[in-house]
Amino acid sequence: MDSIDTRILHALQRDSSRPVADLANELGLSASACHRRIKSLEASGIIAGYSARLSRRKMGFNLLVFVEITLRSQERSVLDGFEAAVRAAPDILECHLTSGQADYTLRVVARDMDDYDRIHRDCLAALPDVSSMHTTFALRPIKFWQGYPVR
Amino acid sequence: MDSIDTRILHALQRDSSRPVADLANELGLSASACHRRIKSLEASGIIAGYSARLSRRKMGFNLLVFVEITLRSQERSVLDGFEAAVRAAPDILECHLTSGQADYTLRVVARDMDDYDRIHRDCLAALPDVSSMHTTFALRPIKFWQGYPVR
DNA sequence: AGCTTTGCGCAAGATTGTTGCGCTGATATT
DNA sequence: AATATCAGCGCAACAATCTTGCGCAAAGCT
Repeated sequence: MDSIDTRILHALQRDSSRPVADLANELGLSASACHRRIKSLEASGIIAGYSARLSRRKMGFNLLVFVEITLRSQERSVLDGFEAAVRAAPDILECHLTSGQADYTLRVVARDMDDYDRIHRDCLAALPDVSSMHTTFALRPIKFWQGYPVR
Repeated sequence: MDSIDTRILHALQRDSSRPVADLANELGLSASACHRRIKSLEASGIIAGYSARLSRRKMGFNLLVFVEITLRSQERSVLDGFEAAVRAAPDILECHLTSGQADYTLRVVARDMDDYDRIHRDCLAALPDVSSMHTTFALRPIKFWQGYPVR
């Protein structure tokens, strides 16, 4: 992991669709050398995969919501049951066990308030052993996810 | 945007590196038809781009932190100044203006507690007009981001 | 029915990814 | 100091994939 690898990671996080030769010559490297470095980063697992980034707005998801959930108990079986339900719910995009007041922090998107109401009723309120729920709406994106820092 | 487009989006969010021909024949389509659909989704902006997904752990970022920040005032100039500072800070991965107690919610990663201490001092505490800060650590990932739902 | 539009598959050609080979420079070994 | 070993590079050929023009067929419209 030298400074060239770093620059490769930086570039590929931003745009993985451009030809290796392009990237290579931006780095003052031959295409084959660059290609082999990329393959090696993939093999090591640092590059976990490649994805298409979709536009949330163009997809019609106008609402981004963070939901904090506290459970009724901390028994292992309760946590396991809750987590399994979360993983099975397609409307829950992301979930972390967290420190602080709440137990879990979730990320959810919805088309509009009606849609969020549906998700709230059918998905969130259906999760097992929830004691309390705290909802935060994202009003405006200030800075979008653009990958991890790679100095 | 029919059901074929939907399945294309679903597949490309998971893995955008496989040959179009593969995907095409999974969908019972010719490679050229599939290719043209993809290009059209790109042109419409629904597909915003392609990225490499990096492994947070393999990158050495053992800490994932959510930070809620409240500002001293709601004057336009204060908000603007704060937001500009956030955008300029490489350690802040994501930031949203949010409803609720706090004004902003940030996402940050760090290598370890020492590193987080550095970020806290040099980056977060250096943001202008912060009145209060509330930190939440992610203890364990329950569900990872895997793209938007595309029924 | 006739016309237009849309989306398809086929196939050729252009682009990009992939790999064997030999070279060089750095480091280790005697 | 001389030699051996190794990692990483560029070149060039080859393979895989992308891209596009063309003709066809089904669906919508007048």
